[in-house]
Amino acid sequence: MDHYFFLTETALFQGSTIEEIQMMLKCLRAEKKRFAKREMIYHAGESVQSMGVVLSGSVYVENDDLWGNKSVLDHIEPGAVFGETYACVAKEPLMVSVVAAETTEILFLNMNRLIQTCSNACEYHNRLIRNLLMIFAQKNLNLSRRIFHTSSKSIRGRLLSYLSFQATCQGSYEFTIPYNRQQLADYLSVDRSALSNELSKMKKDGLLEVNRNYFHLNEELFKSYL
Amino acid sequence: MDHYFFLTETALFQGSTIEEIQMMLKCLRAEKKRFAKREMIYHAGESVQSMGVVLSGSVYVENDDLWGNKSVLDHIEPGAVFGETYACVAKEPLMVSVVAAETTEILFLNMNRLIQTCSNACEYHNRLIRNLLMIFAQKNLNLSRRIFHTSSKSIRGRLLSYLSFQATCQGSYEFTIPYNRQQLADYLSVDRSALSNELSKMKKDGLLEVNRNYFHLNEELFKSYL
DNA sequence: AATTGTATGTTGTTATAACAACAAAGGAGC
DNA sequence: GCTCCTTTGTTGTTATAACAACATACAATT
Repeated sequence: MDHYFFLTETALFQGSTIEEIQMMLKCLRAEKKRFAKREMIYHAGESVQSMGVVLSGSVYVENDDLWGNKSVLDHIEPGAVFGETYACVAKEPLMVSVVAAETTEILFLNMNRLIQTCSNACEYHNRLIRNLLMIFAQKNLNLSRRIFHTSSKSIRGRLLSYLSFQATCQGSYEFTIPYNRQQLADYLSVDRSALSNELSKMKKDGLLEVNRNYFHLNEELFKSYL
Repeated sequence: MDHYFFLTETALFQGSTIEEIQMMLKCLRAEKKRFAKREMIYHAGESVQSMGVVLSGSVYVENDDLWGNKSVLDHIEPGAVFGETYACVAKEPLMVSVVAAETTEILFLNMNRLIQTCSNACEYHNRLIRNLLMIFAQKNLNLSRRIFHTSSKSIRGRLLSYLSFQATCQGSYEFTIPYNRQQLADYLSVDRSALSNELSKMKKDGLLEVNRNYFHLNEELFKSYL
């Protein structure tokens, strides 16, 4: 395991030294596993006791809905975690599946071990829990934000909400978004072609310029929508 | 402050004795405040450092959207908390407002004090943080679930998703839900009258019986939708 | 440069949700 | 019982999103 340095830079382990992390992982009896592309890591419906830390590669969190449609809910990159919620509420069956997007190494941490301060009362443990708390808060915020952006009933409303947030967030009316059309459509829960269409209309109305994932909002007009 | 016993039964303080809670509150320099009905507790746009515990009364978490529509996102009852996410990510301005639904007493806990293990290294503190972690996990799950139930593009799809979850959850095809029509419509992000209408159609199709917030699903037909 | 595949934009049709306005039912208080 | 108020259901109209099918643009590979 030569991932210790890498881990010092993750949200979960930040603030700990390599030595501390080594101790913690031993104490938590962390397990590393490797997955091939498309391999299922967690199946919707099962329940889990461990959270995963992506060491290399990446995974999709996806929702295989009742009618066979798949939609990607999240893409977890190295250093980030998944399954933390379900590992905390262990009785709860997963609503989503986790699949390796490519060849991927995952570090599994048992949540029970993580949550209860260990018998040897290692101090680092508490930092870990506090870090986890911040990760939860951040995920929470992201979920709330998505609900917020999808609460308007029109596609334009959703776009206005999402795009003005991006502008605020990135501190400029010119920015790129981390989604392609299909992903943006999924995020906003709308049809892709309808989304493209609405963007065209907004262009015609002079609200914005678009090229692929690059956007340039018309400050004046956007503000008039407040 | 005669709320100590009450607090032993809350998700946040459970597992602690009255004496421990007294010590913690002192250590955290908790502050109690009283609000009149309709009084604003947190304003959308501001940022906060404290989370609130509802001691008595109750509060609404609401979303005053850009066009003046209000919609209730959550109703927090005694023992439950609000603002924990924003208090953790202190730089983040609130997307929502919190308003007293009636005469309400709130206990405010400063998140910084809560998160850093205090200098006198009180043991109870760690339990508090672990409890908070579970609260976060639960909120997370609720948010995910709502996203899940609103991901279908038809009203019927959303209802099927929500109602089958309720049935599973309550362990019966007969159950009541904690929302009236308007609240359910808000939760599913659809128009109330359209929702009523769709429920009628589902009745005609023999999918269910409804009366106000009481539902009886037709097991056979519901399953065929899987 | 040619080829294949994927992403995006466009259009027309259809389904359906929003909206508005009203009717009916339920509940609280007198 | 009656009045007032809130909640729920109904209907018809309109707006709009989904859908399907195709065209175009872009990217990667050979």
